[in-house]
Amino acid sequence: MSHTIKVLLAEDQSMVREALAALLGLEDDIEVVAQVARGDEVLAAARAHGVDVALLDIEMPGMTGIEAAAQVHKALPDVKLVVLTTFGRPGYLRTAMEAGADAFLVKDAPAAQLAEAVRKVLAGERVIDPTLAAAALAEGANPLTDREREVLRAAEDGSTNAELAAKLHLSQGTVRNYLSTAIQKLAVRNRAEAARLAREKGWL
Amino acid sequence: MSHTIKVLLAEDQSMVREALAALLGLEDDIEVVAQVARGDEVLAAARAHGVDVALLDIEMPGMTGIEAAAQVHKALPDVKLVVLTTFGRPGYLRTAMEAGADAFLVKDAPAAQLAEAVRKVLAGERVIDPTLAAAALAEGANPLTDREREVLRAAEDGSTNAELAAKLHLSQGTVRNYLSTAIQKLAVRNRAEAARLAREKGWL
DNA sequence: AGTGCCGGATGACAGATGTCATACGACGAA
DNA sequence: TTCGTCGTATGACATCTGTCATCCGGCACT
Repeated sequence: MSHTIKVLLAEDQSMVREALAALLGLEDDIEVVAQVARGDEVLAAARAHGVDVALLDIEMPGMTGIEAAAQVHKALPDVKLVVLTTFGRPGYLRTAMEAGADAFLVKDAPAAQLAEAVRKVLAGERVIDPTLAAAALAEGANPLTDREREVLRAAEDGSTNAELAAKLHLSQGTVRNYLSTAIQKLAVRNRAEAARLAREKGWL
Repeated sequence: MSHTIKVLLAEDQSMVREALAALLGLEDDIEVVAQVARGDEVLAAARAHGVDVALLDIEMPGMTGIEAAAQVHKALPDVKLVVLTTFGRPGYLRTAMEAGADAFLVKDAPAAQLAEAVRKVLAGERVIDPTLAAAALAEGANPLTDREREVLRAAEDGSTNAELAAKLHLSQGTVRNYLSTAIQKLAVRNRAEAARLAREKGWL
């Protein structure tokens, strides 16, 4: 090994973040040179520390790990990207790969896979759970249009049609139409089920 | 120190669990002697390994960390209990304390607090984030009756009144009444908002 | 014995939600 | 150029949801 691998760790829960750092710290060839708790701090930190690999949680304040991955991929194309998440939503996998991620790990995989993934992506390999990859392919693409997604996302918290219309600068009827088509496309019976299902599939 | 502190770690996401184990492993006086990924395995493991402290995540399959804490507290009253969770829901804090927990930590607290909490509970202290404690007291008790809670919980996924009625062996009208009173008690405008709010406060 | 709350139920009503047909302009593919 | 799709909108209609008044039996507290 010519030099240690410099890793950036992005995860909002400090206990988990520092625990992962401790875990990676046990590896001789890996060094965690930077830690951030927000998605919108990833790019600057990656640049400042000249990291080799960025390890990104998806759920973060400021910006999701996937958005951060896209930023880094564009600005620093040599930095390898590992996306780490709680949920194996196939939809997440798809968008993460489109954002330029080199690896996609779920947090309930064994911890040993983490260091292994770091080494593999640096060697130019891609690391994806085969089960998840199959699920992502089987599931097919997001059937919702941009607007349908937007409206459904806004409706998740229980807002009424009137509120949604105001928030999105649409007429109430249009809001109802979008929700109605979304409900039909997802083959469910109301907006709450539609939101649940779409969220679960990573389509929101 | 007469002997090392024997710790049981219960957390379903293996990567996080093993990372926390690595973190605690860095402490000279602490030894992680058992790890489980399910709430319903906690008691047996605690008994088998004669642990001093059990570190329990709340969200786990099989049984929540709080339910597991209650079990252990009853069966092995000398075992100290640390409840660890993603969300600082004051409602969780309340029920955790009622279940006999000695410490309540949120995962976005600094990692150093974890080892510190383990030592403190063993010394007979209780460890609670003061901000959370204040919030729990300010918030007051759960205003919902048992049935209202049950119906609201069942309604979360978008089930219709008819489905809820069938599932809970009630009439449709009764379901509507419970949801209606819950909505009023929580001062919101529909079941979705009610579910969101109650969930957030740890009242479900 | 009376008061009040909880679980359970009914019926009536207003308002919100979901469906459907229909329309128009913009745009991209054939 | 024509066809299909998307975004946007309206109106009519059926159904679902939320509110309210009212009722009953059980139970706890005074």
